[in-house]
Amino acid sequence: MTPKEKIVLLNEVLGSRYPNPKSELNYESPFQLLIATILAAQSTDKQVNVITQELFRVAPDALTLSRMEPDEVRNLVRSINYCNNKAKNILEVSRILVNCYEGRVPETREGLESLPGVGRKTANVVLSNAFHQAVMPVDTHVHRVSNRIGLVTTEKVEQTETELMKIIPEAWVIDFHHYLLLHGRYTCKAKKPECTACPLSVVCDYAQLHS
DNA sequence: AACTCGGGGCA
DNA sequence: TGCCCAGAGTT
Repeated sequence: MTPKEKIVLLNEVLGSRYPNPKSELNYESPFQLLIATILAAQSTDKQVNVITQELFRVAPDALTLSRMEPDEVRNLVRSINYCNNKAKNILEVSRILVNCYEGRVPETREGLESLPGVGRKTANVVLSNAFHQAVMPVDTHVHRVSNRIGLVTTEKVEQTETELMKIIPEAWVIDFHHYLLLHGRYTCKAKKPECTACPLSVVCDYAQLHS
């Protein structure tokens, strides 16, 4: 089975397994998506959801956030991983948006990755979800799952991104990001993958070796 | 490429 | 207790 044929199969199987592929991150604007994604790094989605709900109630836009006191921001995000760095980063990001981008989120990779706390993965999340650009966010889950089921064969995350873009139709990249992410989080786990409960095991070489 | 950051939650 | 976790930045 070729990678492109696997994509079609995954779209059916994972689509029914994860029927609501939209991000569980709570956002109503590119700004809120950007901030929520910065906060999400190396943290659980539950932590982020709790925090963003209160954070965006207090500061729904860049201008409001930029005018908050550092201690106030720190207090709002104190229960998340790397809270001190992230509090500093999102406050600085909001000030940059206000001062350099008229309060808007930049729509280019260079603009996004120049923001503190924004790397390639976060930039790709914003570019694909908010600005509908055909880029694939690749995190550890997407990277691991893609390798195990044979969509790609590379140790390098950035190469996984380019290889996935070759075989995933542009209109599917956002859904597939969530399919592969959720599958890696709940089933195709790093430590104890549940291959016996995995609907992809029949086409997965990794599952044949680990079940 | 290797290392640091960082703390709550859960087995 | 131990071990991770929707990565990013620095050396």
